[in-house]
Amino acid sequence: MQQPSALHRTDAEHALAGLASVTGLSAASAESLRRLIGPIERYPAGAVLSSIAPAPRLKWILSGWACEMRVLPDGRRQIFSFSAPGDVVLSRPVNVSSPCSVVTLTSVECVDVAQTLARAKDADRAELWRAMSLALTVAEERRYEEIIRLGRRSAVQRLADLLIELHDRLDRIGLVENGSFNLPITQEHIADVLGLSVVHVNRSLKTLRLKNLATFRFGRVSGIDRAGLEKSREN
Amino acid sequence: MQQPSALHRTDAEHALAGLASVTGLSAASAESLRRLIGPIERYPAGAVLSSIAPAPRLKWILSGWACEMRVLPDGRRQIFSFSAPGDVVLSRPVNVSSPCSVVTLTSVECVDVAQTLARAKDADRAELWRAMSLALTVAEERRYEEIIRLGRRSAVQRLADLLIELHDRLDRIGLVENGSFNLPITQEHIADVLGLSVVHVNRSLKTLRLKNLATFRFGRVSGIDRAGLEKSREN
DNA sequence: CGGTCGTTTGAAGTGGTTCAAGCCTTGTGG
DNA sequence: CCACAAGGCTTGAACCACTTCAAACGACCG
Repeated sequence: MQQPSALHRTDAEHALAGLASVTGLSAASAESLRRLIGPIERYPAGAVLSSIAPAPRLKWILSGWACEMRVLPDGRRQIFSFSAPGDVVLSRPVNVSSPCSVVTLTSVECVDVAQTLARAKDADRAELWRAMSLALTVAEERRYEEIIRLGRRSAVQRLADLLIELHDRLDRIGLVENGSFNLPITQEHIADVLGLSVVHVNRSLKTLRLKNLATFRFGRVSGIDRAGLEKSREN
Repeated sequence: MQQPSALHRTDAEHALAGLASVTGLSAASAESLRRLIGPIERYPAGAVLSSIAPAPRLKWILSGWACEMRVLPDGRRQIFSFSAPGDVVLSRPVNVSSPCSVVTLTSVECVDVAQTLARAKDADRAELWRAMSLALTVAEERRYEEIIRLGRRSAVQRLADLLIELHDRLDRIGLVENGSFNLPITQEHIADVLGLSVVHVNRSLKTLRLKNLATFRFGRVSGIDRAGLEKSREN
């Protein structure tokens, strides 16, 4: 039986693999990071990761999913990105002018980067800090792809693009099996990230399903045909 | 008669005012920066600001306009942002995987930030470097607004939002006079930043013009009704 | 076993695209 | 100084992608 306060071993391994593959972290540094992990912050689904300090804080996600989003005056939402294990997110103090909030989609385990690295040996600290910053930069550069997605692609193309992105990210951290992976979100979340209505997301998913390119159902994507998706992303 | 190699005095003043107002640069630091400016890099309209070094370089724009953009495989463009005097842009080495290139829209005068600050006194350098980095961060955070624009707003709302953004940015650097400012771009550029067709941009501009909210013609925006634009941005 | 939330489908409406043509403005050369 | 070309702006008409509204169905949860 798992102890409630112990981190599930495999969770941290996925996160470590992801950070290492994105940032080129050396095996030695990854190993020291694994031993440094803690204290683990746990959030339930639907929680806001907000920095209590006036300055933003970096958080490294060990398990679970989160998203960056903003609620508009009229109650609609725009989701900016999804964050998975191994990703670094910028948790900001809550205030009106904040560009976005980080909200958990499932229960989430993460660590505060500054706090964790503070206990590292000097030799490790610089390298680990570099890796964490780079991971954040990589996530930020995905925003260019997202703007192209919203500005220049049709509904089916946006969906194909999103599924490819998520597939590749999760594949890198070993969370894809046989072209299937868990994606614990609803069609409404997909609508909010792609700037579409839920109804149309549903219809576009059906299109992909009928073409045997991918199936999304009940929080799981299966039957991914990556090459086929790439084709229908472009036209 | 103006010497070809001399910087037009007022240009640098606008850029300095912009940097100071965005980053809270002290008057003393702004003054030292003004004396440090140089050597000035000049680009004709349509040039690509690419870093020769393998690493990206920060450039500080003194005069002229540029944009961050990417050309898609099918030849269409997505423009990510417009950059005006006082803005800091990240000039990247040209290669396939680069998220975007910086392209000039007019002739542009700028300086390399690292090169310019290298000649600063130690006391100034840290403060000036902080300001330049902050200016870049502010520009990057505008991307959240842009995603909302593309994901959740109609054509007229996008246009209103864009005009408000540009008005406020140019107002801060003293380039707005009587609700008018120069915007040396074509309707096609507007289409490419808003993810619309040129034809529809034209019709939406007409809508704003008929409502007396703003007029864009031949590279100049006039008759801005900021409050009115803000209303039509939201519904 | 009923309630709630998510998914699916249909039908009607609308906002934006595309294609095509004409016009206006600016720059160039005779 | 005028003629002409080229690029940008403007408008109309037809088409299509996506939205909205409405209703039914399915899965999961107490």
